[in-house]
Amino acid sequence: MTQNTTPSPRPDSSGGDARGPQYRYNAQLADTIELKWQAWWDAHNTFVVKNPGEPGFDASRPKFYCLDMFPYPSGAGLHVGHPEGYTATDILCRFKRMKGCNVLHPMGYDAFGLPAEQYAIQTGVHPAITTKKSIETFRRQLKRFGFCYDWSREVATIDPEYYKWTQWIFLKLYSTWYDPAFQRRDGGVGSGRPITDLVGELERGVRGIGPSGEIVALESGNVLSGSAIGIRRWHELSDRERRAVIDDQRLAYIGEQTVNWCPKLGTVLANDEVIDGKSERGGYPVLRKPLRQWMFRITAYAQRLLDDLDTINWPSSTKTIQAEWIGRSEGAEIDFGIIDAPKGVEPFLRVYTTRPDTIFGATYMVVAPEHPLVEQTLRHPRPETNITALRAYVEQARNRSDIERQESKVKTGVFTGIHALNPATGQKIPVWTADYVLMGYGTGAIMAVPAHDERDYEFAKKFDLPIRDVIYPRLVEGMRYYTEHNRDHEQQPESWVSSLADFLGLLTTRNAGSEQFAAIMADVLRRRDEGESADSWEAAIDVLLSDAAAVSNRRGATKAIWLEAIEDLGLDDPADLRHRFENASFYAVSGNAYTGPGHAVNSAGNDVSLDGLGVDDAKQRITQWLDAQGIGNRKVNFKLRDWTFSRQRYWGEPFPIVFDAHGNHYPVSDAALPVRLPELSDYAPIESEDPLPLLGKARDWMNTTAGAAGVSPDALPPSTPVTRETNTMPGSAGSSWYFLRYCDAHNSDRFISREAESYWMDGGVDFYIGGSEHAVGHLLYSRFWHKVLYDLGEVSSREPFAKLFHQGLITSFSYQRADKTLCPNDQVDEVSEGVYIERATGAKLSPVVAKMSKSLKNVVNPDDVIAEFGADTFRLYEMYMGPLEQSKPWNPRDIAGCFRFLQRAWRLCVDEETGNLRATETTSPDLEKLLHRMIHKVGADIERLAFNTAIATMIEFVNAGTSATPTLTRHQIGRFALCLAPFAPHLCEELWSKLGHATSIANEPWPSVDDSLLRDDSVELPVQIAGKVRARVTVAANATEETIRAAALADEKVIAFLADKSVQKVIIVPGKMVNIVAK
RNA sequence: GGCCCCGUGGCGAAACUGGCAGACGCAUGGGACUUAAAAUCCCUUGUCCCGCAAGGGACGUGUGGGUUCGAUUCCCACCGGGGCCACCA
Repeated sequence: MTQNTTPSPRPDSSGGDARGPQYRYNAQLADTIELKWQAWWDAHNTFVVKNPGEPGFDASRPKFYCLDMFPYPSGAGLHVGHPEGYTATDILCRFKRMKGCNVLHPMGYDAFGLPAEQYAIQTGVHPAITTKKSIETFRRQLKRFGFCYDWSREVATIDPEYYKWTQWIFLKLYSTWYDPAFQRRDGGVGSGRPITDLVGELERGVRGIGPSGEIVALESGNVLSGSAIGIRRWHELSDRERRAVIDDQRLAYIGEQTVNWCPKLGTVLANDEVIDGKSERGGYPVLRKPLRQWMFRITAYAQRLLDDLDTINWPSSTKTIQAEWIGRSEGAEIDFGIIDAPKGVEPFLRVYTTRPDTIFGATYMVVAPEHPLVEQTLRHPRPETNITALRAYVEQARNRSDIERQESKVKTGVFTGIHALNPATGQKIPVWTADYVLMGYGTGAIMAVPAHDERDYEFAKKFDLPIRDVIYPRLVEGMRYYTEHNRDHEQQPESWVSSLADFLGLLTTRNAGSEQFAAIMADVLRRRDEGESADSWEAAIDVLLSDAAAVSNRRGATKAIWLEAIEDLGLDDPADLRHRFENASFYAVSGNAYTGPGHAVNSAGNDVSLDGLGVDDAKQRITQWLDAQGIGNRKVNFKLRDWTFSRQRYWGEPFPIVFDAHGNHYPVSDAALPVRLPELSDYAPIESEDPLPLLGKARDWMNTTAGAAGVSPDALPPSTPVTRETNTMPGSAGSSWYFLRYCDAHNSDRFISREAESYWMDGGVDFYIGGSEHAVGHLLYSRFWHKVLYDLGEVSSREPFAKLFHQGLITSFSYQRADKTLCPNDQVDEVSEGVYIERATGAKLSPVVAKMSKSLKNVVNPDDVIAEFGADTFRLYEMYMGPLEQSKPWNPRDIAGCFRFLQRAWRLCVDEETGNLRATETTSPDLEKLLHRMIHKVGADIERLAFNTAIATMIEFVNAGTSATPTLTRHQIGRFALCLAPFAPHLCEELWSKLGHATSIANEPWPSVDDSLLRDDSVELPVQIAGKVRARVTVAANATEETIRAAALADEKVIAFLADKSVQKVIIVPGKMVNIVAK
């Protein structure tokens, strides 16, 4: 064990002690037993599971597909976090096998990726070599834990026989388009379809191409009228145009998009690989850069990825994270006319907004610096354009990294010199550019409504743009909004405001005071009706809020309280006052944008008026109007962006794509897969401002012919010179489908056979466990690929993972100095019980929980723990630490407790001197009863993944068995071993064989439980008097309420307690308790 | 800043649907065995108070309120810790 990982010296109960009886359960014995059974399992293929159609497959059993997130094999080997999830699934799988399931429990390695490449660069050893070595280490360690994986199904993403199919799936996506109107086989609308279908439909004239390249459906009799409104047909297009149309529809496409570019790593990164503007690996700065990259059209699946979250059993937090990442919002797209548009620019500017109801408040517009309008304006400036400033701003915005953007959220921007027309007000409004508007979302342009959007408000204040209020909240709405936002305020209270403060006091104390309230309300309403200025209203509200602390415990209930207070008045006509009160409105403007609910004001134009409508109604009305004018429509938008799939590095899957001299791309035919990763001796990244894929260094590989690359001769003549795609796929490629490959790991004809798929993947993976850090990466990408494969009929389930679970992080102890910095554990001394000092300074330190890290020297190496206690103890400890989903600190002191438990369990069953079984002929009924209860509870606890309490139950049983005479019979030892076997499989195999069995305990059925032994004949019920337990009565388990009542009231202590009281009520919960209410 | 999760002994925790708070383990103190130590086994241990003792009482699940016969559990607010997102119009 690593030194000083514990708050105190190592326990003396170390398993390494070889003294004592010859057959005592110690580290040596554990080691012997464990290695023996691991070899036995391997030799007997104990955990190899058959596929449908194979000899020995039992179709009558239900299937259980249990999946661990496969590890990324690093040079450091397993850390203690890996076996936590792996042990949990191992227990579950062993249990399910005993319960009669066909269990698929596979393991593999996610071995392509940046860390391996960087490690190789550091060490100068080729990543293929270091990765293979890491895999061997991982495999050896995993086997040493005795996990019941079916090793015959092991896969590694770097194996050409594996990535052949990764490339094949890529080509599937490449040759698929999304038809949003297609009826799916699951009844939904919208589906991925083979791109050949699209070509066929275009050729037949069922579809045409719209003005901006979009695919449109043409009714058969309507073809001519279609062409009349700018729709072109397939036969009208040149080959080049046809190719462009088709390439535009592919789910895998080359897109010119703003991507995350990391110069230091020399590659682009996906959105989930960028954390706080820095690369997830290495923490290097990431820039936004428009680049031509392979992209996946995951956005086509956004709605389905969102909707189907409802159909899967995942942690709700993970579902929420995915839903927020997908980021659906409803709003409208609106075209604003551009006045005197520059050449080459459409005469309108399209914006997206979720608040079309505020259009009358749109006093200016903003476009992203990357917006085409800006570029055109620089080329053809208007008189008011300040070219120098505009150009400088665009330059600066481009070079600003994400971190810089995030660090200073101060609004910046420049007027473009362009003006647009607000279609609702008919007013001329300026168009600005600013980097708070993002090109990647919506249309890259907004209508700015400073009165009702915080960002627009900030911008308008800074650049002195007009602010127009168009939403007033009703008094109640406003109160709630302001209370919740707890605004700052500066105004001095007006004279009459003190009456409102009184009102506040009234609300707080809730003492009637109806006359006072009525007077206040009348005063308030009079002032409103007499047209008091907005300022006085506002100030009143602000004062109210300044006393918000007094009503802090009523926050959120504000409206209810106000209304209740009105009801309490007992006025002649409270309904009228209440009505007036609710419908009073006030101005919101006070150093802030008002984004809460309310109704439209100042919103009447020549053609349309929204005045008086609530926000929702106003949205509907204005959208209808815009639609009728032909300048707007309802629109749903998503935050989700298409998935950047190219990486400019070496250690990844090559794309099965080549380019001809014109830059057209062609797929490598299936028969020519895999496209093997070429050997490279120099794979250091090229640090640059522009992407330079490393595979470009493999000249002979890159430059080839269509025939040699395996492009279909129908697409290109074999002798055509082509260059291969030199980007590689990201790490998430191989992990997006590995769970499918396990089902049929050695199939060379298909990525998975249909039989294996429909059996194992029926309803998806039954149980999937892994860390929550993959919530928006792997777990979203896998769902996307799976849905595409589903649409194409390649898989039968809509979702890959039916049930998902996240294990908690295993942390460690570290030591904190007075200044809150952490002191590495190897520089800490424990001078007395619980007192720690830093060796160098002698300063006191306090123990704290911290993440395991090399620098803190608090990393625990699983190999050391196994050497000291054995794998069974290790497994047991990690499961006993606490709830699986919780993060919990590793405390070596506690391991001894689990070790001692196994030792006692062993001693209970085996004579430590002779090694023989020490079963008794008879046993006590109590022990038998306890055994049944244990079996029942352990089974139930495994099902609900409460391994810690299952273990506690077994400890209780062993403790009871140890102190009982006679102890356990052979039959009881057998059933106890069966129960413990999922947790400590090696020890239990040994017990099982000592009982005379020649077969593995792993294939035995789970012991049965006699339900009658789970119930007691009589129960002891606590008797509470006024909520405190004062006595206990013992009654028959099936006693009626009357019997229980009589027994409770007859109890001596109860009588004594009730001596000077009278019984008001007796509450009886049969089997639970009695509560006597007395005065 | 927004959203989500979590706060129970000296420590890890248990209490599954609102019904005996602290199972089980660690650590602690005491004892048995031993020449001694280790290992092992037994007992003790939420806090405070009364009692020589047996025993008894009060308080107690981050804080303050609420609902209920009854709250670790449900509701509201606050405090503390962790996670995710963060100019998405």
